[in-house]
Amino acid sequence: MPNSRTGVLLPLPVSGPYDYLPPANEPGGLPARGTLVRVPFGRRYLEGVVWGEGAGDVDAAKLKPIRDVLEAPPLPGVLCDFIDWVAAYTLHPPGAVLKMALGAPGALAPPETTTVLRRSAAPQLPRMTEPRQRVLDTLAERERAGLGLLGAADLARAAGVSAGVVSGLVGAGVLEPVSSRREFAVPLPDGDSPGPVLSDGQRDAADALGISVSKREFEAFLLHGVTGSGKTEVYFDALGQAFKENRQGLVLLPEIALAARWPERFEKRFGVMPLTWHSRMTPAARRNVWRAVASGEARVVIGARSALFLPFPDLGLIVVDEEHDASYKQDEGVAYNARDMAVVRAKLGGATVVLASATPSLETMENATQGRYQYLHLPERHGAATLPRIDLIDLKRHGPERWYGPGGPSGEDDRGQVGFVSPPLVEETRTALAAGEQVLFYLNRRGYAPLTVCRACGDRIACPHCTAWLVEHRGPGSVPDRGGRRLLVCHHCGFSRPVPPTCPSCSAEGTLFPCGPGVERLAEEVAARFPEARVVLATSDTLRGPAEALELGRRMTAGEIDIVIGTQIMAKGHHFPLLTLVGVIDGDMGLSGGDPRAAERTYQLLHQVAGRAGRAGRPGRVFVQTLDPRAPVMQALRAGDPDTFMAVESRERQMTGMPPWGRLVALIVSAEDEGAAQAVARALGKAAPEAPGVRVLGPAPAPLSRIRNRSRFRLLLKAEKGVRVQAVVRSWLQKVKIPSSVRLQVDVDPVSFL
DNA sequence: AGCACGCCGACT
DNA sequence: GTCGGCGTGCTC
Ligand SMILES: [Zn+2]
Ligand SMILES: [Zn+2]
Repeated sequence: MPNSRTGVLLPLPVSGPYDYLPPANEPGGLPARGTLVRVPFGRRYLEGVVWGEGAGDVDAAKLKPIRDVLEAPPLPGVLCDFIDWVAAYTLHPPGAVLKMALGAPGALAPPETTTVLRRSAAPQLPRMTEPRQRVLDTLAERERAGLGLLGAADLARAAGVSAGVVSGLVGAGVLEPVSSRREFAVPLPDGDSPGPVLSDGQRDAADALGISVSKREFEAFLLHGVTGSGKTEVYFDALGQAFKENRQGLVLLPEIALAARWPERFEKRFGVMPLTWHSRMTPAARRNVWRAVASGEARVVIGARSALFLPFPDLGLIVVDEEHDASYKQDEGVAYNARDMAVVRAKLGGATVVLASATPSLETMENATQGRYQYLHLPERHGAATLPRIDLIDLKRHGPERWYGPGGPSGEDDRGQVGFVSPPLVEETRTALAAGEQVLFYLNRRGYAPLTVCRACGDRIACPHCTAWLVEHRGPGSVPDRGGRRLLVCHHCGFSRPVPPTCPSCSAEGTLFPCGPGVERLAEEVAARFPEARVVLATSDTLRGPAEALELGRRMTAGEIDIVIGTQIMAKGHHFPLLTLVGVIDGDMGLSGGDPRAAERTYQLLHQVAGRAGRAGRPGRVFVQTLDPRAPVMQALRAGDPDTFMAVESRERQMTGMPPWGRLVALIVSAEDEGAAQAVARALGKAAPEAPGVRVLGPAPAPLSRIRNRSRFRLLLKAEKGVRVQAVVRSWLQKVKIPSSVRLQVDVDPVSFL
C-alpha cells in the first residue's frame, strides 16, 4: 500500500512533523513540501506546513485528514531545508524554528480589509440638506479625480461634515458600506540607478561581488572596510546587481542600527525606501512584508536577524553588516547566530553572502584566513574621514575632580559631587567647544546610577526577582530635589519601584545614595562643568524610534547641540560633520567577567565609537578613560593596531581551546525552585560525555544566578574543532530526565556567558 | 504551546 | 464529602 500520509510540521516545540491524511476535498493527492495547511490538532486547529512524506510510525487509527490548504504562497523549498538545518545545528525542535519563519503572528492572517462607503443604487433622498449634499459632492469629486473610496470617518472629514451626517446617509440607504482590500504597494528599487563614483578599491570589491552574484552559486566574502572606506556603497552596488539579475536581496543589520538613518541612504541610492523587518512591527506590516517576500515582489529587505527566516523564493545576495556585532546572536528560544546562519542560508540557496565590518570578528577573520570566505579589503579613500587618533587617559593619575552645582559650594562642609570626567578630558572638551565643535561622551550605561547604597548600613538595593542591582532612572526633565520621579529599575526583568525614603534594610532616613555613573548622572555633571553648552542625552530611552533619531541628526547637523551623551545607540551609523571629539567615560566597562571575547568586543565597540569623531579634512580626537592603560586592548586602540591585537587574541584562544579554535555548547538549567534546577544540573554533570576531545565544565551557578525568579545553573561543553558536538550533546541529554518544572536551554556556540 | 487528566489540601 | 491547585503527558 502506498504511503498516503503526509508529514506536517507545526509551529510548536514538538520533536518533528506529525502525520496526516491528505485533505478530503483535494483530489490531487499529497500537497507539496512547503504548502501551508490547517490541520486538526487535539481539540483545536493549527496552521502548519507540509514537510514531506509521513514517517508512518504512528497508528493509522490516529490519523486525521488535513482540513484545508491555505490561500497563501507556499514556503520555498530552500526555506524548509534551512529550517531543518538550523534545527539540527542548534538542537532545537524544527517546529520552534518554523515558528520564527511564520513570523507569528500575522503572516498567515487574511488580507487586511477596511469598510468603505460608496454611493448606492438607491434613488433620491427624501430630504436633501446642505451638509448631505456636500458629502455626495465630495464623493463625486473623488471619483472624477480617480481617488479611492473612504471610510465613514475619513469621508466626513473630507466633506467637512460631522460623522452624524454620514451615518445618516448610510441609514437612509444612499451610502452603502462595502469591504475593500487594503492594497500594499511594494517598493521597487531601481537597479539601474547609477550610484556614486566608486574609488578603485571600492570598484574592485564591488566587481568581485557583482560577478559572484551573476554566477548564481554560493560564495562567501568578508568585506573588511576600515572607517571611511565606503563599504556600504560597495554592497549597494552588489545589491543593484542582484536586482538586475531579478534575484532578491537581504541586508541584515544590528537591530539598533535600523532605528538610525540607514534606510535613508538606501533611498538615496535606489529611489525608494526599503522594506524593513524587525521585532517591533505591527501584525499588518508583518503580513504585508512577509507576503511581498514570498511572492517575489519584494526585491530587497533590510532587517534584523529574524529577517533571515523570511520566505525568499530566490535570494541571490545576503549582506550581514557589522558582522562582529554580538546582537546577531539570539540567546532566548532558538539560540542561533544570524551571522553564521546567513552563510548556511546562502549555501542552501546558491547565493552570495557578504559579511561586512570595519572590525571583523576573530571567527570571521579565521574563516577568511582558511579560505572559506574570500577576503575583500577596502582601504580608506583619499579625502574621506579616517579613524581619528585615540589617546588614553589614566584614571589612576588623572582622577576626576568633584564638582558643584550652579551655586557653587553651599557651605564649608559641602564637598560637592563625585565626577566621572577627568581633568584632561574636561580641558579637551573646553577647547573643542570654544572652536564651535561638537563633543560626544560615550557611556554605555542607561539611567542615573547603576547602584544605590545605604551609607548607614552598606546595604545595596537589589531586584527582588533577580540577582542584580536596581538601576536608578530619573528620566528627562525631572528634578529630583523638587519631588521629581526617582525610580529604581531592574534591567533584566523590568521590575521598578520608587527610591524609598528610608533604607529598606536598616530603616535609616535619607541614607541612600547613588553609586557609579549612568548617562543621566553624567549629564548633570556635564551641565555643571560646561554651563553654556547645550547638552542632550541619546539612549534607547530618549531615541525610541526612527523619528527621534532623525530629529537628533537634524539638530546635530544644524549645530543646535554642543554635547551628546550617548550609549551604544550612538556607536552605530550616525555620522555628524561637526562632531570632532569623543570621550569614552569608562573604557574598561565590559572587560571584567569571564567572557573570552570581552577584550575583542571592547576593541570593536570603542573602535566604532571612535569613528563618530572627525570629518573629511579635520580628523577628530578620541580620549578613552581607563584604569588600566597598559591592557593590550587599550594599547591596541591607542596604536591603531588591530592586527597585532587580534593576532594575540587569536593565539590566546588557540591555547585555551576557545572558538574559533574549539567548539562550545552551553547548557543553562533554570527553575523557580533552586533545588530542582540544581538537581538537574548535577545529574547532567554526572552524565557528562566522556568522548575524546570533549570536556564538560560545571555545573556552576550562572553569573546571573537568578532572573525573573528562576534560579540558573550553567554547564559548558568544550570540544576540539572536529567533534560533532550536536551528536555528543543529543546523546548526553537523552540520559537525563528533566521534570517539566525545569527548563533546559541548549546554546550551541554561545556568545553570552551570563 | 494548549489542553486534559489526575491526585492531594481547604472549603460550601 | 467536593472544588481546585498545578505536575505530567499527549497531541498525528
Ligand atoms: Zn541601611
Ligand atoms: Zn529583576
